[in-house]
Amino acid sequence: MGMSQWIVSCVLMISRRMPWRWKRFPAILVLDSMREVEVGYFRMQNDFCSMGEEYLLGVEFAESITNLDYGSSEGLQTSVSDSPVLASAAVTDTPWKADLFRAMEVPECQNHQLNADSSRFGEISDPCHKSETFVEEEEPSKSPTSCALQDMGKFHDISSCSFQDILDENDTSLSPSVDMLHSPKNEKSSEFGGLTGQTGEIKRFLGRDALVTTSAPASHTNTFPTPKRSRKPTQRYIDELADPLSRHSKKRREVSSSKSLGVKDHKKCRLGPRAIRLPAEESSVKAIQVPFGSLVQNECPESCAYDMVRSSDRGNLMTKSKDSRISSENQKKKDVFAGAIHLKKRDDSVSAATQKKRDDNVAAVHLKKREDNVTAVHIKKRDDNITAVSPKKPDDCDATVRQKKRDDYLTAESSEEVNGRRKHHRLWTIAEVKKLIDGVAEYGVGRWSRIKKLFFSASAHRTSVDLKDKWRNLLKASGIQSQGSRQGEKKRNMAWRPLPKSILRRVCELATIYPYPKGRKTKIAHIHHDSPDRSTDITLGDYRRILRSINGN
DNA sequence: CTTAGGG
DNA sequence: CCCTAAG
Repeated sequence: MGMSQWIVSCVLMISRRMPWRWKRFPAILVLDSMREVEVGYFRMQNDFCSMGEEYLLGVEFAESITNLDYGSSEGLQTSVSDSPVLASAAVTDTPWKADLFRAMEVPECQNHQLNADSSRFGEISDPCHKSETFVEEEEPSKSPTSCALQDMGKFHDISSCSFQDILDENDTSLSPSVDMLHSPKNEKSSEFGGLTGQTGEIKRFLGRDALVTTSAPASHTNTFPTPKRSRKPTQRYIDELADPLSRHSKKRREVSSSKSLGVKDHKKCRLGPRAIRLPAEESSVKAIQVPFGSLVQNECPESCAYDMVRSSDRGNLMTKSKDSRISSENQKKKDVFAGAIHLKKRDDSVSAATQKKRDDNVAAVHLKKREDNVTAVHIKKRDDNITAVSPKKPDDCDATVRQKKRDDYLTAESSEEVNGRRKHHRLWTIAEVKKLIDGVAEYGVGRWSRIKKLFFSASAHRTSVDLKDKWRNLLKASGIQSQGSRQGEKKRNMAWRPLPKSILRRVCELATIYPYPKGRKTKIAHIHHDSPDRSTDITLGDYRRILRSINGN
């Protein structure tokens, strides 16, 4: 409770007192703060399901912050005042808040380091009024703040500086609040399994600062396990933060428009490595592992061994979908980074089986046409924010709510994609197999495009090549293929036992009628004349179907 | 573009 | 499933 309000107050204060700082105030920090706001707010709720509107309000706030032009502090204030949550925060009178506002009334003060810092960014360095309250901080070598600064020297991320600014302003009066902020954050960090690097990093700053500056232990501080400090972000993550593009831009999978939309020159659309500084908020969003506890797994035999990979896939999917809603330019930029994060996360997911991992990497590097279908799907940005920002450990109802909401915006295809498929792999349903068999019965083998058009028009995926491949697999599965060593084939057949007998049988029948590789044209006429002999081999229904196909053609 | 076949 | 060669 204190945390969200504290953040809000900080934002307010920044916007009022240091509007210029938004220029160099990394968006990542803003969004992270927003996430904290949300997280803090979540904790206030007893029933996670009942948050409904307020939940959205929080997100809207985050959105408005995100959309905020960095130079504008006005929009921020507007959004702040518009949000009931925040308004309540402003009205509620709590001791810590009093401290906060007292701190805000103190004339702005910065030490020399920060001044140098701001001038380094070519900004207008605001006049440094020194308050007697902060005189002691003048001494750089001894002041706790400078200690913290030195400590953070290894983080070149400017967010550290900016955040430090906030802390500087409040650090005496805000210490208790910082402590409050500190502990829950640690909790959250462990929940995220250390994957939320960005948050963790800032968290570290807070924790460090709190440790250094907090001389007067507040009573409630003891209720939280302070020693449980958040995990140090990996060097790799830090590197990626410093240069998110150079490392992964080449690996990144390009996102182009859907193949079904008629874009066929996707290979020419490959984006070169772009040296564009990405909006940092994207990183914070994408760095979060998105849990989906209650997703229905229709026909996904793959077990939880790949849950990590899949969930990261989902995250990527969602962010991409969200991006598709923004301007294409932005989309490209952000997608670059999405790919980067995606790759990183996958690399970190040690639990994935090696084979699958390899597939994923390969898939991520290549441009897959089919995947582009997903990109065309539009999702409400708000939904994405909710999903990506919401804390881990979603209750079942929480996930259900989100799933429901997303279903409103996802097409059947992509929702199926989310839960049933790994990467560009869509499992063949029994119904599809039946349709395929019917199609083959109708048109024979080889006319896959026609079969696709007539039997699979509903499903945009399943190209004619897919049909052919599936038929080939069916033949293999039904053991018709013969020719090879029977023993080996039999053994291999055991792998895909789940195929229904009826389907297997029909495949066998059709295979005898239409030998896959070639040469069935003559057979058809042949069958027609020799049907009495053949009828012993095939069922009546098959025979009728064959006749029908013949007549139809 | 479609088909066939290999990976 | 993906890619590519061939018609």
